[in-house]
Amino acid sequence: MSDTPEKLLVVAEALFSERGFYGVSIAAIASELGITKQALLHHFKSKEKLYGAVLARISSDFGNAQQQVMADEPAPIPRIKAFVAHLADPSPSNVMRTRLLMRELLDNNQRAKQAEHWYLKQFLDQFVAMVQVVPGREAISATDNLGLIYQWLGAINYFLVSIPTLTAILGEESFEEMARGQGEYLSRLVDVTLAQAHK
Amino acid sequence: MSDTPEKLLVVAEALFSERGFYGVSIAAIASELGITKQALLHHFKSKEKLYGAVLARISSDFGNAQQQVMADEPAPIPRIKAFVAHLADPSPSNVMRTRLLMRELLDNNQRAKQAEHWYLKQFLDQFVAMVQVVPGREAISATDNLGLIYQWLGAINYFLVSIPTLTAILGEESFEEMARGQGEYLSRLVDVTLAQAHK
DNA sequence: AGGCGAGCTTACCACTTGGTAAGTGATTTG
DNA sequence: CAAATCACTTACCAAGTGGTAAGCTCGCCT
Repeated sequence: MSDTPEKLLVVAEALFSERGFYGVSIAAIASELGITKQALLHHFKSKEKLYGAVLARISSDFGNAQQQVMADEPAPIPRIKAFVAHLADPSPSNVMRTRLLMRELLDNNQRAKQAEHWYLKQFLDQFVAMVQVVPGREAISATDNLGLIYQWLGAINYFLVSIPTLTAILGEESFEEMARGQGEYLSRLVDVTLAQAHK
Repeated sequence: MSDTPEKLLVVAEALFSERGFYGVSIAAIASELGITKQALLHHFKSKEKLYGAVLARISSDFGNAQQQVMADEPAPIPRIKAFVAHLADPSPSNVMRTRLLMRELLDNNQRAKQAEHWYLKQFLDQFVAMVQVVPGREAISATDNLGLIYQWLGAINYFLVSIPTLTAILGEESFEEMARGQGEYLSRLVDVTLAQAHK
């Protein structure tokens, strides 16, 4: 047995995240590990398959994190806040994934992508379920709750993806200041939007 | 004189928005207009130059819209709300541009991009200025105000970019319902975040 | 009339792309 | 011990990439 496929997934994730699907060649991914392009094609039959495997891995990790939070935090609102904090974690690895998923969102726009088995459908469904059990929100439609979630996801993901740009604009110190503020903002955003919607 | 360059910009904007810089060949752009790749290269000396021209056009349009709103709406808060509404316009052309700018944000992450003459720096600066004249906000740091703006931009841009995906998930009618709600949410988000921050 | 530049075209180029075919050496399996 | 399987390699390929060079045709200006 070999751990090459796993290594390939790690490298591919980083490169796809950085330059996008079309911006990276399979040769570039393989050479990062010092192997040939054909070795890569041995493990993943095509570039698309490799990309799919990367997405599947992310999707599965997401599912695990979601279950974790469900188990650790029984109360609806703290649970949501914990999950939001997890999603908003500005660690390099999370930023990288967010970037990749944002690219996926952009690319997957009119392609034939049957919504049923789309990688992140499950994630969204479960997120909606988490919101729907908040006291006072049971009666609110799934669509409405999804709208709320989209506001959070927008604020979170857009910020994470903008980190390099913001650092360039603001400089290191000012950016750190803004990042600290962003965490508070986010927490308040959740409170406020949940509160205002069921009053 | 010919209007080919203008047409090229229009077509290039649409294609870059759809598939990204690396996802579109200059030949594909040219053939959309029924001309050869070399005709394109006659007007724009390289693919990068063409892409730059597309960004410059968008940036200039943004500047105009911003000035328009400054002139039309003298009161700080209505002005901001008008501008936010403009940015959040879900018309196909605005969605397309948002998509392109989101890609630009993703691609331009660690490239040498001196923040000074970055295409959207001016846009952000002016936006911050619009917020800073709100009564009770004069004393708040530019960095903090930028954080606020980023929340709005996140909610707006992420939603616009997700429209095709959401339509696929929800179906046409449910999506329309969510889109209506999203406009209200956004307006309230501006109110609430402005209010909570200066209390 | 002649020159000139704008707005193209065809021809070509070196290079990269994703992918196939066929093999090689080591390890596992019947 | 032979056969198969795994994890690769070298060799190759057709198609496409961005870009250069050179030429052609037209309207415009002197």
